Amino acid sequence: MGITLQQIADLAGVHKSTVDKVIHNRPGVSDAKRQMIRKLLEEHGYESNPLAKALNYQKNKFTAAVVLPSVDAAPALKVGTELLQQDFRSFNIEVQYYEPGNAAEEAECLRALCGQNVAGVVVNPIEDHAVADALKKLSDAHIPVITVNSDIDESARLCFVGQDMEQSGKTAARLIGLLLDGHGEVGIISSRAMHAVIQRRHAFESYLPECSPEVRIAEAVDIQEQPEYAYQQTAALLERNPSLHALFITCGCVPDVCRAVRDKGLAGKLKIICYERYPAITELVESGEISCTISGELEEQGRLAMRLLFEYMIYDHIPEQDQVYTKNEILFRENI
Amino acid sequence: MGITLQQIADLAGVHKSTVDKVIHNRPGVSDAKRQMIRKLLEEHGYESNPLAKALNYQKNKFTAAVVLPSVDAAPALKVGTELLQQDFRSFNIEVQYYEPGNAAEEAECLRALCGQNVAGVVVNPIEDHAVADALKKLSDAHIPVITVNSDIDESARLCFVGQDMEQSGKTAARLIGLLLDGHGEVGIISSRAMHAVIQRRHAFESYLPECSPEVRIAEAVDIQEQPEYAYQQTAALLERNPSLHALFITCGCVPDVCRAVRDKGLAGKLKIICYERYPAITELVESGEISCTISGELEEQGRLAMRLLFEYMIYDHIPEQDQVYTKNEILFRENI
DNA sequence: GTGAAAGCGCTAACAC
DNA sequence: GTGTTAGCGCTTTCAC
Repeated sequence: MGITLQQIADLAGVHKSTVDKVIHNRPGVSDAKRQMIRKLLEEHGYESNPLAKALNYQKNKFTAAVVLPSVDAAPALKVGTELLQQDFRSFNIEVQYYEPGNAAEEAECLRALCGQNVAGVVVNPIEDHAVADALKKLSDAHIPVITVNSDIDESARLCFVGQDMEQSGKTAARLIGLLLDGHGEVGIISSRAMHAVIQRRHAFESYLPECSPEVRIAEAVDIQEQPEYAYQQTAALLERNPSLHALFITCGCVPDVCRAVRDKGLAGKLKIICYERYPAITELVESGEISCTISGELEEQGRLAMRLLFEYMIYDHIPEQDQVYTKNEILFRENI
Repeated sequence: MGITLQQIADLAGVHKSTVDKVIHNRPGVSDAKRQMIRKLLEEHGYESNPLAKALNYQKNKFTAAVVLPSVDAAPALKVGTELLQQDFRSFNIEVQYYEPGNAAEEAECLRALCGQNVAGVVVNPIEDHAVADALKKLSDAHIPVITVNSDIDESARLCFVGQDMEQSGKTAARLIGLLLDGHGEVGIISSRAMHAVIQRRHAFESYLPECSPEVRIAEAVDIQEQPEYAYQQTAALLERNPSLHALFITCGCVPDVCRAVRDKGLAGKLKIICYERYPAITELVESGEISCTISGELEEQGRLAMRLLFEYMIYDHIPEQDQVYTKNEILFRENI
């Protein structure tokens, strides 16, 4: 164990409460003593004992906020954060959950947190200017922020936890090659709504020729993350390209795309690769309509993000990396 | 927060130290009071506050032992346990690591732990009678044991953390089917040394016909987990079966098997699937000699095992499941 | 057999 | 400005 507050006080010849004030930058200490105590703390590498601190904080509270807009990823992310809370339950940190419905609500929610006495925030930010602004406000208020699943503005957060899009696109290319035994035509279902999806698609397109030179991209359509539109665009794509062997879905609306495939009588014949592991997707993998899905480990993302925040809150531990990637897990029906 | 020891004492009209004695089954309390206090504790669902307890234990110690025999899996398992220790570092539990070289040493090591004042053990047990005996001794001494990576005797441990062998075998069958585009001949490199490996192979063999009926198993050889023997057996297998398309390695000695393949001029031509993710295997996947490996997430296993033990030591929390499985992760060079 | 008291390291309210 | 005091919940020692 390191040096204690009491020991520092003894060395300085003052009372421990004086040292406490210095540590917390509270008034009520002469400048001379303050200087001297600061030096001692520095020299001896004083670190507060989180146990003692937490024991104390049991009457007061220590709260964190988790902001997860209601998109597909929200439930899994939430589960992850809850799992980690278990490990730190002794420190009885209260965690407030918020589930804004859209970008405006999310920005509003984040702005509101500036006022409340919150010790830190985990947020899955929607890519929007208002949200970015609100994040900047939080960091101005010295409230630490961890972004999860999607990122927004590097300066306004402590760390980002998410998927490596480059890797996720390449992995898809490898799998398409395998599923088609190295040759055939693939259609891409994509969307331009999110930066991450664009990155992923780009990685796929640039790696495919290297990985499977005889697989040809027939066509790519943009579904704008709209369920009905996704259905129509997929149906149209299938009509225009009757010789397609596979579909690569880079974005959401997977069930709608699959419905279109089914309605064209191609379920199980067309190989489909998609992302994530929402319950609806799991079902489609198990039924064989989707060959395989690449999961970004959302639970793990939630867990890591929550951990980084707690580490900061409890131990003043600043994340070593600016961004942390989770694995790209390949799931077939056999190992889903 | 739940009810405190002091509150129970007040209710019982006794001093808190008396309650403490009852809780820890120490002598020095009349039977009448003991009964009464026990009832109160029960009724109010008293749970000790781990924070206060730990704060106290800072001068004394609280130690756990991790016993990882020096097999390939050891380093990754160790890393996992260390990661989890980070999360619980506040409770400053001392963890002693032991690395026995063989079954006899492991048994000896476990027996020795019975005497030392150890609060719990995480162990990767070698399948051996002496080890099983030693584990039974530990559980007789009321020392909780978590087995990790391989299991041994259900009665003598709190929980087992490891891979789902059924799933790992089936996943391999699926991948072989994909790699061979549904038809061809596969050779099996296996070993009868471990129960788990046999299970895995069996799952593969019984699922393959269902999954890829046109893939034929040409031959299976037993390499007895001996590097040199593995090389020879593989070479012989390749000579006897010149038409082989793939190799399925169910066990260890992967680098030696690959060396034999390389020496026959088949590196990269023969598709190879194996297990785990040791550095040597990672290299072979990256170089393209191994098509893909199925990882049992050894780090995660170590982490989970350590967590289950700490949960028990700190919170008296008994694992809900008798065995916990980690994922079977599919790794190609793109996502390794 | 029972209770009183001190102490783990830190925080907060209140005297001086 | 500075020090005193009490208290978070539990363990341990020692006196009665």
